[in-house]
Amino acid sequence: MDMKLKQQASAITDLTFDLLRCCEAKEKMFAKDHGLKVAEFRCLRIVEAGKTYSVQELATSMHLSPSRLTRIIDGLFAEKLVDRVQSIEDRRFAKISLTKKGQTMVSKLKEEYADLHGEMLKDISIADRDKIFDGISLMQGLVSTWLGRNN
Amino acid sequence: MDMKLKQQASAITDLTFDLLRCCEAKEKMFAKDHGLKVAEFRCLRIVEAGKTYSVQELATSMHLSPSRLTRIIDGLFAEKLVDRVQSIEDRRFAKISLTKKGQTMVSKLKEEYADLHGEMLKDISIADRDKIFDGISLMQGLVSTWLGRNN
DNA sequence: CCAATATTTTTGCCTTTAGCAAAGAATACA
DNA sequence: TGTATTCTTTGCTAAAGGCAAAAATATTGG
Repeated sequence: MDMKLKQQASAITDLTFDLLRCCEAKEKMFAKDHGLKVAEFRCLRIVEAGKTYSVQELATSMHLSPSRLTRIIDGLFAEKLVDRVQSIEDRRFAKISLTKKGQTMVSKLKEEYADLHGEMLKDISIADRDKIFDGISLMQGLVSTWLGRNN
Repeated sequence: MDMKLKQQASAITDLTFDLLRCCEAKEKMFAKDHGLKVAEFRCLRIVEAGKTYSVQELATSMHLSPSRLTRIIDGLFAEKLVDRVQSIEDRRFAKISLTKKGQTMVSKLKEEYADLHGEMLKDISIADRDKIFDGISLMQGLVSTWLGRNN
């Protein structure tokens, strides 16, 4: 067997595992600091101003079940961060979109979450930042397509 | 302000966010396939055969509270995967270690989890795998020290 | 058109994950 | 000895998440 692959895979396995734990802690801190539940932060982070989404779309892109999403949206709706209207073309569908308040919140979140990462990245070279980008980009692609194949 | 940093930070923010979701889904699948709860898998993955750990040590390295760890260990203990004995030197401490059954399980888990990543990595070049390693390694270091500073 | 089928979301219920605060148990220290 | 400190556990609660059935709507074959 390919020894080199085995060894690289093992090293990458360990690293991503550690990175995952750290990033989860980071997300949790950030959400808490902004008065949001982690699930709410994660949801808000993927909805763009002006667009509308079905429950299913959100569930798929968050890798969660539709029923879970219903509950997350309930929370955001209660805080008046998103609107939820029945689609006119097909009334089975919900159309979820950001309210004005939600848009303000989301742009603040995005800004500050990027700043947080800027803070982490500010002391390393531009080249190293590119290395991070390239590495994570490659990895993200691989995991994503792997998930697609293995449901 | 440093425009380049801002832009790089923003791109890396988005990527790590996506990577996180995918890796969580991956961990969940893997744990389920092996009859483990995600928390149990995560815990088993960091204990090494022959070593002993206090509850606190495990809690710290998993970024969880001691009370949470007590429960996770309860589960592993019930399945006879770990032993839990009172330390003789200082009887406040627990000494947690893998049973024979646990050792077998852990080495199987590590092997198969690395294989899963091998599967993902097998079709890209050695150089690209190194890029992934380097990028994630850098990122992991940054997030880890950032967490250390910001509690 | 109608009955059967399929799709989308919600609801009820349950499990898993997680932390906090108090209690228990042991040690350290004044 | 008594007081404070440290480590773990327990009780309680909240958050996260899925499954299966129900509700609402659309589609389709006869």
